[in-house]
Amino acid sequence: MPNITLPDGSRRQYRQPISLSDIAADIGPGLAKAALAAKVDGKLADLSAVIDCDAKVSIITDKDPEGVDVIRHSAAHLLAQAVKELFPDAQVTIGPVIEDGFYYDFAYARPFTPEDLQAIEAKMKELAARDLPVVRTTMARDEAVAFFRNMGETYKAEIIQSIPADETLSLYKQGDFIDLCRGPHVPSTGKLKAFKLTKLAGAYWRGDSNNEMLQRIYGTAWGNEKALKEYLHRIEEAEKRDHRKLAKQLGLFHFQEEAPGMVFWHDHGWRIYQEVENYIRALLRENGYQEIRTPQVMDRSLWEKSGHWEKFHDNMFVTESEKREYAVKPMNCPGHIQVFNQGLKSYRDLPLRLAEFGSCHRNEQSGALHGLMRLRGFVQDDAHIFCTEEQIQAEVAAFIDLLHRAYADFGFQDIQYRLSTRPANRVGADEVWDQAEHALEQALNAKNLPWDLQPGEGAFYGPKIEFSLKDSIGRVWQCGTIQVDFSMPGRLGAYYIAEDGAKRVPVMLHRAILGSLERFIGILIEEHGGAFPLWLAPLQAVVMNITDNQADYALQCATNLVKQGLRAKSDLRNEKISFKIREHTMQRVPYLLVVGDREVEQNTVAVRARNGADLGTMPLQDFIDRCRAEIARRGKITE
RNA sequence: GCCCAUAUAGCUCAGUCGGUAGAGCACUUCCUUGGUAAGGAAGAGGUCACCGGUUCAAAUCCGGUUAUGGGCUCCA
Repeated sequence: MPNITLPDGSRRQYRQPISLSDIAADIGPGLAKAALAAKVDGKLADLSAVIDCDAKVSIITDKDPEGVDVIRHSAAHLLAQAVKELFPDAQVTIGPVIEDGFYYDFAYARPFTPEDLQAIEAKMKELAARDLPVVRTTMARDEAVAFFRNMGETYKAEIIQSIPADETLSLYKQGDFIDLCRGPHVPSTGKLKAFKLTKLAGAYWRGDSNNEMLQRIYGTAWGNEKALKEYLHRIEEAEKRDHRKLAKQLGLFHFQEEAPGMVFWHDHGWRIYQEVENYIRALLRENGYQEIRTPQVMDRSLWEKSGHWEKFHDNMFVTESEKREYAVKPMNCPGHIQVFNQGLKSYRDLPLRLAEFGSCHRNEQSGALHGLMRLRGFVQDDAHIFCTEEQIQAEVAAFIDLLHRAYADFGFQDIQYRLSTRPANRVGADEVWDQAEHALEQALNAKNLPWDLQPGEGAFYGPKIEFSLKDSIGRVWQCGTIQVDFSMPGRLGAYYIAEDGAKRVPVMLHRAILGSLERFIGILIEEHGGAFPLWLAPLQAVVMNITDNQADYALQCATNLVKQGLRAKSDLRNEKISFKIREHTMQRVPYLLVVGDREVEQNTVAVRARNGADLGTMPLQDFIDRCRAEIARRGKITE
């Protein structure tokens, strides 16, 4: 006699076991129609599930995030069903829900074409319109293995084989299509109303590059047509903020075939770069760092000692001269240890913080290159902190504070925190790893930060915290990092004299606030859509005359602005003022100063912001003061 | 590196069935001196990414290479 508690606290009693769909119908016909699945004591279940004991039940619709996920999961099944109908020889593998959508991986003799994609989507729509019931059944594991093997679904059989033998598996059937799945699913395909296949891609079977490549089809699905349209529009708008597109429009930098993965910075891009670099330089100087500079190319022996040669030499640019082999530095740590090793260090010198805007080159796989986000030549705002074990905690904490301050000044709020722990292929004893991982975990918890664990994703010499930001379409990129390293200082002969007179090996913390300056700037461009806050804007103000009469005055104003430290220029072209305003507005110049006869007479400028706001007429000096105050505020401009 | 797609004027893009290329913007010159998002006219501009093949003839068809885009793998 189940006693059901609903989310509003109300209770309903039933004389006999009852299905969740009947409970929904009992609450109301509208809910019954909208119901997709249900939550029973916090666990998701199909509507067909029967409740025979007391439980807390909430009916899930497309208004709930879980409901949309159920839709996406069922859409993945619908995709697989459509593919099997159109291409019976294709084999199904896995099809999970991802952010905003789903994908499904297939094995098939030939690649799917964009035309296939259209046909598959059309077939999905047809199957959805038929409103096929989605029916759950169960099977013992071995029975399921045989079942799928008989159908010729060898990949599915392999997946099931790796599930423990005593487990009972659930299968979902819609029409002739049947798939292994934990569920839950929508009760029938008619519930799937708003979906679209978005792209084709290759993906390795089980995520292993030694395996064959499968064909992945990505799609997006939503509760209703409106939500789908909004999503597609959002993506379209976000793509306009792509840093590669904006770089072309704003003349920031370019790439060319002769230097894949390396940047040709133009004047305006380089001004942003320098502003970012100088910001970090000042921040580090204020916080007890020494800035150094180490060689670009160093002997192979150093990279062998550090362990990089063995692990990464395929990805290093190597060169030979007079029978000696060198590597262009892929990172800065070995160089920094050489600086540490000069002169005898005392425990009194620790923590010693050595920073470098380190220009690194890594021969990344051609397919990994991605605008400014993944390059072969890039610069890290790198630093290594040599310290004692006792100092780790405080240094990590201070670093996180520093990073937060910097990210806030650049206008970032949404930071993702990850703790990456020991990988299979590593150096150093397990006790040392325990200690290092523990130190980082404690630092995150002490700051109350929400973090995800990434087991096995640490560097070969130590665990790390990663600080990641999202680009305009939601891809996550690692920017800042701090890594605890108990190994490399010893390998490269670093030591200090401890209080008791003994030689001891220091701990080394590898850390970067921005990560790669290029990547950070890429994200910065997308975050601001090219409309940089005043302190970062490559050109802060343009003075423009209305007619030739005011040319001298306009030029004078621009010269004055530059003299007082602003990035400004004049636009004296024989064009209408509306034309000049349009051009500089599209270039996202923060302030446009218009001067006509009136302004000349009053010795003022008419100020217009790039969002179109009229800020009035004022003496030039007032405008300069206003800019200085705004630059001092930094952060994100709200316009 | 792997799978798929793409590469035409400075930029954004057309180019049908194979017959040696076209628009808009930008650029140059001239006219216009106009008060807050495009004033007008004329002109110039391309070895159709690169290499090879098929063909009387290739931007177009085929093969290869390079780069770029979307994924996968990798990321010290």
